[in-house]
Amino acid sequence: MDQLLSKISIQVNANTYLKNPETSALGKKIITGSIDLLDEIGFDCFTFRKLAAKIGSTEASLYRYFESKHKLLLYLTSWYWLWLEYRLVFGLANIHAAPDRLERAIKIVTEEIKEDSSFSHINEAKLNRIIITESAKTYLTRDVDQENKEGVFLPYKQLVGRISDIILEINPHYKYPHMLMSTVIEGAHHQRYFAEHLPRLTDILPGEDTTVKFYTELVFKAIKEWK
Amino acid sequence: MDQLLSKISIQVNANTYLKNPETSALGKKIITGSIDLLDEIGFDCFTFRKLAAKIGSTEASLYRYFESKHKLLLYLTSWYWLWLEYRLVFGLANIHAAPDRLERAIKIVTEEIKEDSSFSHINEAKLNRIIITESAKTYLTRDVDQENKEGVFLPYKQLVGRISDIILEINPHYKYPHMLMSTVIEGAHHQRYFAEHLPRLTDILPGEDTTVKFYTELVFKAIKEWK
DNA sequence: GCACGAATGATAGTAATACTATTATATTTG
DNA sequence: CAAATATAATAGTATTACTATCATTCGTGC
Repeated sequence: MDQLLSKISIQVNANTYLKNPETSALGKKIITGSIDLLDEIGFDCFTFRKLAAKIGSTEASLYRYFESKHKLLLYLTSWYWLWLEYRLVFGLANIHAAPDRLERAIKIVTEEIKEDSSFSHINEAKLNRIIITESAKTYLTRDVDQENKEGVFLPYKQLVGRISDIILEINPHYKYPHMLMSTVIEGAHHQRYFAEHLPRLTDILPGEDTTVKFYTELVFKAIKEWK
Repeated sequence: MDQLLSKISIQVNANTYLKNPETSALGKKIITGSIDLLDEIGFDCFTFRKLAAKIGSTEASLYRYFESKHKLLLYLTSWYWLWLEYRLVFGLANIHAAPDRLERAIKIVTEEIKEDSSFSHINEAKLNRIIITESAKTYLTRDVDQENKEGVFLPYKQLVGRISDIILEINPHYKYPHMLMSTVIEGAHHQRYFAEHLPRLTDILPGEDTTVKFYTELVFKAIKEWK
């Protein structure tokens, strides 16, 4: 990506952190270190003690940035959704035909992220894998409602909203654009996870990106007007 | 349901438990008690200590039935999938037209369970709510592959397989029946959760069952042949 | 070059969790 | 009624998820 882009930073909702990790060297080490560690051992085995050891800091220091490992995961997922939205807006710039826009949008939210962009200190390929496995754990908790009030899920809702709008451009009578898009986004995560661990729940073929193809077809068929 | 049905019991994979909870009074109390407690406080806050207190037993006794709270959740979700499959087979008996069968199948796996059947000591309405919020946590762990080898996810795969077969009856050329059905089943859970906690991710309306309608439409449109 | 405040490190401590172990007491079964 | 088995009572351990305190280092303004 462009040099300019390394000057642009994603501003995550301040309710996810105590001290913005973007503002210090330690903060950035926490973020890159946590992405590495989460990718290695998963959220359930992840502890601040292990992270501190990995980045050569201490538990107490990490707690000055994030209230809990749950809030850190919230930060990372928020960052991810904002990053995706950014890629979406960029990827749709100057594309005018709505079906074209929709097709590109679906690709962006369902494809596997393989390349680490030079966009930031964050490794998006690793983060993508973390999101696939762990993102649902951000909202499947007792605190959803409270955290939702604090706005931490806005980036996700906004992304869904943005693509829903394209759907309504194509078919203003379609009644379930949000359901459809949240089904697609969550579904794409599940399918990639299943392909790796529970393949009998998918039909993913080696080679071409079956997930993108499947969900693209699914959406276009779903929103087509009949009769 | 019929009187006969209380004589039929669902046999869950023995790899989920140390001692079959169906075989004793305490075992049954563990199951009913854990369903109540999980429904009240959620899996993350759930502990064997709290469950023991609730049912008037001790931690050590519970550990003789289940290795961990994770295994207990596995037991409950396995039971649930087997119960759904049973309802499916029953619900499709004597229905011959494949589209009819498919429509009923989708309803069975996506509808909200509101009534506790007299089928067993298990409250299916509560269990359904638990499944919606917690079932993904059974496989989003580091141990999936090992547990998968032990066959604990077979009931889920079988259910998906069974409905996929109906899809292939209707359209033998449809390439993604498993993806479609796992997307539908997981999606229906998410949509019900979103409706309650993150409504901007859905389009669920009060009254009619939007979830069943949405996924029924989605499937029939997806598998329809074109040209 | 030094004083100041802020950030970080080092260390310790707590309550809760997820178990395991041991022994005592019921309960079932042969 | 004895033996075997299941359960209860109690205690203990390692780890987790934090909180608290104090020392040290660092950058900045003067």
